[in-house]
Amino acid sequence: MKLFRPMSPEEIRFIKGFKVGEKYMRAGTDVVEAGTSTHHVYTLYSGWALRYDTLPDGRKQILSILLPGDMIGLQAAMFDEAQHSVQALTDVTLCVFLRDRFFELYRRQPKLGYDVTWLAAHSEAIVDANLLSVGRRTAIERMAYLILSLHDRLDQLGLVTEGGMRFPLTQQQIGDALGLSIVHTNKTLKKLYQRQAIVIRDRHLTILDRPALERIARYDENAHAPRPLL
Amino acid sequence: MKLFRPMSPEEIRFIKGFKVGEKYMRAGTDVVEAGTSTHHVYTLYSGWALRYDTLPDGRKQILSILLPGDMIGLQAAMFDEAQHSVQALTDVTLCVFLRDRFFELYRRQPKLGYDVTWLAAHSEAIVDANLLSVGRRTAIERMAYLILSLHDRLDQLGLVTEGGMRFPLTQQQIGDALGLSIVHTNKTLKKLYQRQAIVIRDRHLTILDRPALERIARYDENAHAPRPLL
DNA sequence: CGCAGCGTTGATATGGATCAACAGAAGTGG
DNA sequence: CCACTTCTGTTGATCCATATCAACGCTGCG
Repeated sequence: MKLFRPMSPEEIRFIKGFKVGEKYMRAGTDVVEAGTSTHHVYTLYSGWALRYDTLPDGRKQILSILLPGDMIGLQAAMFDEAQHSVQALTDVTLCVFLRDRFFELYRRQPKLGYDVTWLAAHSEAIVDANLLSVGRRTAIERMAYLILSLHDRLDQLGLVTEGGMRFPLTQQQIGDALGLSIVHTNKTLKKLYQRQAIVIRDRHLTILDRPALERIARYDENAHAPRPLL
Repeated sequence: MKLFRPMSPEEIRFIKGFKVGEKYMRAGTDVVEAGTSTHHVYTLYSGWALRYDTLPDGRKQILSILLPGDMIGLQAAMFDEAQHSVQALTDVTLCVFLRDRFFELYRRQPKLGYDVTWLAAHSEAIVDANLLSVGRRTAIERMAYLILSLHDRLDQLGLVTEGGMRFPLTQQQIGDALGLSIVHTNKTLKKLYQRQAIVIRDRHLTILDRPALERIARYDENAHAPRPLL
């Protein structure tokens, strides 16, 4: 399956000119902070990031997990003020674009503007799926779904190897993504170990029994269209 | 706050040419069906619609509630296949656009392409908020949040009057939006009646005690104020 | 008249939260 | 080097928010 749509040399040249630099950030640092505005829009070049929001009393919900190729800060760019935060989960490399020049992209390279809309729609589809999970799946179903969906996204990026996939999430973060307490997250994970469905060791996860996971999660593996590269 | 950005006569002319018609649909009918593809993209001109997804065993989650001005079918247009369904909640009027001509809009009227991205980002922000609610708020908090957010969206559209706002959702649908059972939805609503926070009569809802609702929901616009330096 | 959809309510069951404690690993400062 | 803290994971006990079950009433409608 093709991952990125092919681009014309002109488009590639335009993107190169549009990009103002790269930024390297350490795990745990904030890329975008809710309630603030920024002059930059980013593309996640390598590493993982977390999009999350919190209630005033500190309850936290991870909205989606960002992987290489995902955009960061589009909402902040569109609405002047970020409504949620983005945090580097691992060390991270970002491609940096200037927000002020963002509209230029639509004017000069309409296809790329279209691609941005595609990415926004794709990002929403992921949140949609998470909402279905958190709203209607049980804890173990959510867990299985999370693992499968991450696995398949990473697989499309060529980031799944023999030894499985990188899995840098703490159990606290898994809980915050699934709307569960940390204790219950731990106990739910344990069930998946005991069923020999997965192994986590050394911040790496291997799926041992994919059919079992799919059954648990009610996972419909649906084809994903090739994404634009930005 | 201005609701719509001003458009040039040329843009308006373009949109009129781009639009291929209007469509009226009765409450309860499907506008978009998950797993199918369509040649149309819509704008909701009047009425309410529900975006929802289901698990194979029938559990249902409403992803967002669509109000006048919202787009319908953007994901379906971008990915060839709709990943969720959209149903008319009330009788509905749609503006119909041709999917095949969608890209033309980016080429000929980049500002409008930009606007589509804006709408997509806006739509995602709403789902984000719902996910935070369903993942981390209690039943009564979710209910209060739902009411406040709908109220404020309708207010911006000028659809809130003396008598409050139209409220065509059944309790089943409220439950499906909040990730609750119908019984618990009923009992939670009752609590809001008893606290004299709201009244629902005749498919219309009036907010009696907004501060109470805001307190319950942690509907706090300052949630993301700059935090103390440590 | 009977039926279907919607709302209501009490009784009971349970999934997951909360509380409490502990263990290992990794850093940190003396 | 050790003492100490912090972060992460683990586990058992108990509690509670919400699900499920089971009725019943109302309304509109064919």
